[in-house]
Amino acid sequence: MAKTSGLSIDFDPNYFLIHNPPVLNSFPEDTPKDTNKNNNNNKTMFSGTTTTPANMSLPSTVDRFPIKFDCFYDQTRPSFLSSDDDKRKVVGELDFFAEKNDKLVDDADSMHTSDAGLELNVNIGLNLLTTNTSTDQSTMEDKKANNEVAVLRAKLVQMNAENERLKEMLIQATENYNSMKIHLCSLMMKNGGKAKEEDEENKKRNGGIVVPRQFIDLGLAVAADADESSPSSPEGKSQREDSSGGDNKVPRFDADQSEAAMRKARVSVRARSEAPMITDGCQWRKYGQKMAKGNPCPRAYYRCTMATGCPVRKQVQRCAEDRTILITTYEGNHNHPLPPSAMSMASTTSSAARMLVSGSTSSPDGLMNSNLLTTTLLPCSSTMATISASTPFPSVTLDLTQSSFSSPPPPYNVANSVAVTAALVPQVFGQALDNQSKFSGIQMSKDLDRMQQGEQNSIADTVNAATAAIATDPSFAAALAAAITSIFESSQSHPNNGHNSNGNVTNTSNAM
DNA sequence: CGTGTTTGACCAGCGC
DNA sequence: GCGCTGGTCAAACACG
Repeated sequence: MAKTSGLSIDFDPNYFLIHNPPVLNSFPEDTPKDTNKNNNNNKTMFSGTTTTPANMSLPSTVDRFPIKFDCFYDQTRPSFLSSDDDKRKVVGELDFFAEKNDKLVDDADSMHTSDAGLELNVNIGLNLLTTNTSTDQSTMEDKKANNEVAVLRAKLVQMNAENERLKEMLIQATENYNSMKIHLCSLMMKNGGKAKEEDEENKKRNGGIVVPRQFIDLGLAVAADADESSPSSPEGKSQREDSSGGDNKVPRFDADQSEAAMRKARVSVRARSEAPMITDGCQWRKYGQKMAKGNPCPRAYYRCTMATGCPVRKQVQRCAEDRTILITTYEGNHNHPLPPSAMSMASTTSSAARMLVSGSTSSPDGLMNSNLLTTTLLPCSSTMATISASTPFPSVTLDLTQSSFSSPPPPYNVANSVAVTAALVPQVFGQALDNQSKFSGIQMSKDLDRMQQGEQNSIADTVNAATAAIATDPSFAAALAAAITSIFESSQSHPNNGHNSNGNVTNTSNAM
């Protein structure tokens, strides 16, 4: 595994929308400077399957300028590997934005470095030409080359200016994020005791369909206590433990607690599938099955068997309200390498868990960051899924059961570009699902119905907040990177749905 | 025979 | 203390 997995996002939404390019490069094998290579690696995003220009990271015009959302945690290790380093990095989440600024500066420096390399290449070409031509021709070639160099310099100047402009955008997004964060804090303080009533409203709003409140917000844990007995909830016990804390304070953890929380962090994936179990590339051994209270569908318990002693376990259960929805809950971090097909899901879930853990352990700000992200990423939805935390064992839910989001919502800006990109995420799981499985959209959202003013927020504010959240939340970038990676990996290595290259499908599909 | 599944028993945490 | 529930264990069983 390479040491970096930078996530490059084309910042021009018009280009994104019109040309529909694969704007993300999240392949761990590709360093940021290698993104303009036409890599022949099988895991390469664009190799041989798209007409997209290969030099995605080297903009042909100043309108297209890549932004790299490098993950803030240790990229030298798979995100699903448990290590003290990982946790230590997680604790420092709040420093990420400052680091991001540094990263931008670094990128600018690297740009200059590459500039020097570009000049060097040009000079080399001149030497080769002048040795084989006459003096007049050499002069002409020199002039041409000088013109090219001048053009290149002009482009570089423009790119640097664009870089500065984007840095200013980033600063502005940070400010927007901070303001939204404060706003959300105040809202959560106000509405903490109204969760149940809003659950009813939520139910009405969804046409009578109860959206399970499986994961209770940290700040609202007490208020939501009465609702947490969701029949389909795989977190019932944890939530009972959570709610036993008793007060309405936002919990804070030290480093040890964050490590424990990370080990216990859970990521729940809700996917609409007829298959008995989603295929995530791992090998699982069933070790138990229980009838959960209030759910006629049994809950199956699996543990990872790809390595002896791997602590990762998962629970699979169908939703009581909608049995076509498969709820898979992952817990723990793999202690072994995973195949690429498994890497996608593992990275996504691990990153999602890390996002939550970082939010719940570093500070309330971090939690707000996560919630804000999921709230604002898709402003058109409010009840499709839940991403929230329950201490001390946080949980994340990725809801893949919705099928809307077929077109990007206006206005067209960075946040929507990323949102549209996030809409591709279901392909990650869709290709991992059985052929019978049917869903066409992903919407990660936050159960923010208890935010009474949530629907009153303007789209512009929401999008601004989303921009800030996306720009400042490296864990989401990691999750997004993993998801996007899996899309293209799956498209290349799994031309047929539900069939990966390492033959794990049979094992996992039959493991139910 | 090896591997994985099934299923009843067991244990721990929690609420009453 | 007792009962309930979730989670795990392990013997029995199935399958290739």
